[in-house]
Amino acid sequence: MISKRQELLLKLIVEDYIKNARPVGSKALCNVMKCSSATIRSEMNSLEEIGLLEKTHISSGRVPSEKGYRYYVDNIMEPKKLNGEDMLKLQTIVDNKSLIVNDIILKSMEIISELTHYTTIVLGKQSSENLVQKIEVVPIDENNIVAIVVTDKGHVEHKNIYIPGHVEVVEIKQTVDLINKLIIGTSINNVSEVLEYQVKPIIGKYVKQHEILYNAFYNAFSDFANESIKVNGTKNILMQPEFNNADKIREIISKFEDKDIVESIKEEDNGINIYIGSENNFDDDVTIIKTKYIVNGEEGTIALIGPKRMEYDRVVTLLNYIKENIDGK
Amino acid sequence: MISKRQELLLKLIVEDYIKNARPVGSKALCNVMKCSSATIRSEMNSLEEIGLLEKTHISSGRVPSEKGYRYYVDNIMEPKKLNGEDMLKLQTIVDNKSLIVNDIILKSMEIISELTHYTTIVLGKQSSENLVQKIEVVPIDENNIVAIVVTDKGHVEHKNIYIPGHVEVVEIKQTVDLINKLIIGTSINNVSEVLEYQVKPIIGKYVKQHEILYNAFYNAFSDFANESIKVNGTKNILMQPEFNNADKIREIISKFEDKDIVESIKEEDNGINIYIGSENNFDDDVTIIKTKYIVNGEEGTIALIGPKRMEYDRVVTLLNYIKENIDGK
DNA sequence: TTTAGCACTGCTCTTCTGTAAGTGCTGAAA
DNA sequence: TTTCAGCACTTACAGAAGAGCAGTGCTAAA
Repeated sequence: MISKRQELLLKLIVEDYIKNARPVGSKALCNVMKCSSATIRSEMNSLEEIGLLEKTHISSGRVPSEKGYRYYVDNIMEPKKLNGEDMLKLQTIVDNKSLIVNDIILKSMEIISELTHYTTIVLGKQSSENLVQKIEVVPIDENNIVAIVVTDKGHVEHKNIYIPGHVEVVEIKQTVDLINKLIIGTSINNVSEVLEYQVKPIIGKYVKQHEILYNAFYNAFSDFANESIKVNGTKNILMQPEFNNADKIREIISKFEDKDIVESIKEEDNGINIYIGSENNFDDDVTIIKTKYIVNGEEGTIALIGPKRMEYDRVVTLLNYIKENIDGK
Repeated sequence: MISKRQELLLKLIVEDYIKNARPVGSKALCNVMKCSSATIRSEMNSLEEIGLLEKTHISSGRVPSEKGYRYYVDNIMEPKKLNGEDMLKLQTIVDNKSLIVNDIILKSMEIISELTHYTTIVLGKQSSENLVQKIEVVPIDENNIVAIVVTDKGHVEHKNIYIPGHVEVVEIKQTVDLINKLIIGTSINNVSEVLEYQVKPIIGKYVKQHEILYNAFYNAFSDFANESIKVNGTKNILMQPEFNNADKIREIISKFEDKDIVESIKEEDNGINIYIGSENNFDDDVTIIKTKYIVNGEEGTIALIGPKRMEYDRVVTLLNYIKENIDGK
């Protein structure tokens, strides 16, 4: 348990360091703390012993440790009101009727990246609850048709289907009608099952060149993974003074370019969660704040990546704002 | 005009520097040049006077100048045969029947980025020659429908349309039928014109709630820019030793994140063109090799960005291979 | 025209030095 | 018991000085 004064000291150090990125010395805090630098030094010492503060070298000022940030986030930080400018920029996106929710999320996170100078990530994944609403087919030429699948939530997928050999347009139409009849209402990842166990057994009755057509459609519809990754403002986090060396920057860039690593940022929990340094699996030198969303048949994660020295209160408020505004839709 | 021996010297220096990224000294070339280092030094001096070589400081070895690379590329470099491994990896992509050409281009450039450790870019733009083949509409709920446009080349675009107030499904269907009748065969960037001058005047006759519907469709179809940008392997170029400082890396990353700058890489010429250092507008420290392609109603640029110290012959061969394989499709 | 030999130059790495910022400790005052 | 002025001490950082190295230009002889 730490004293009120120690808590104040920790708060001041964390906030000073977040702002200036330089170890905080005892003298700088005399005025606010209303005591001499020696007293502050001795308090700093206590906080260091508990593990909330660190030194960069034996005679340096203090820097919050991971545990220090954690304590700050859990016990000291106060919810911040959204500032006017942030609010304004986000509201124009959030209230835009002609954007689908999905685009609202993407755009908002773009804006947040600009506002905060951190990196933002949106991981989207079509939910397994999405149901097929309709399949449309448009012939392009002799051997190619475009198949389009629309789900009940308004997602659209399309695939080019290559059909070897000559097939009558009527045949294609019959196939599509048949598929449509059997497949509407199927969840998106059961499509290939329905094709195999319901369409395949009877397609021979209605369609002459059923083998070619069945195979073509089966291939086209067999994968609807449709995972999306959007990373905004990679450069932002690299501009931070803690990433002031070429190799560290390269390391981070490489991680952002690795799909698997970025995908692993996915959050399973519904709250707004903060992972400081080694608490996240991405990089020990960053903090990730993220939350899961489920919206309109799409389930995903919005995340924000910055230095551990992050404006925690502001970021949490911003993410909260987005979350509140999309969860209702 | 430079002598045969000078040309050989330049060739050796360029190729050595491309390989090792270190200024080339006179001693290192004695064996191949079959003369003493003093002779080589005097020849180097001549080449420096013409501006084909440079020193990094007064007593350093020589480095090719931009003009030196240019001379190498124009007069010395010989076409390289595709090596077995490169060939193999590309062929599996290029020959894959079930990929549409567009995906072949994207995939190939991804592979090339990995093979060469440079950065590749694909800029695509739907050609103005693309004609509307069909418009489909799928209702989602009371106030939302999905409109899908398919072009004669098999491109698919879709938009969510928000319809304020209550509108009968029949009305929507009539509108779509009307639009379909008038719009098929229109080039993609004339769609809004056709809507305004042909659909608008007569829609009132057939559709009751024509104002709401017309506006909704007009908004949805007014922009089909559909430009695509794909950047592969940003990290690759940053790993090169010439980009060994944080600020230079940040500069390059920022450029890659700026859509306008990346778009300006677009190439108008049909050949495979090489822009060394200040010859390109992207960054004086890189070389860009690029070419325009027109394929299947899409027109675009494939580009490769690396250090000026680039394996020119290999890259040209690789791009050539891609170009030859997509141009026929 | 070529080349051995030599003086010279600038880069790089290490060592050293002074300065600034900040600490811990001590003993006295409150 | 807490606070604090004063002091010795530590480290980072920047600049200067020196040694070693790689490579050059020039000269005079072959």
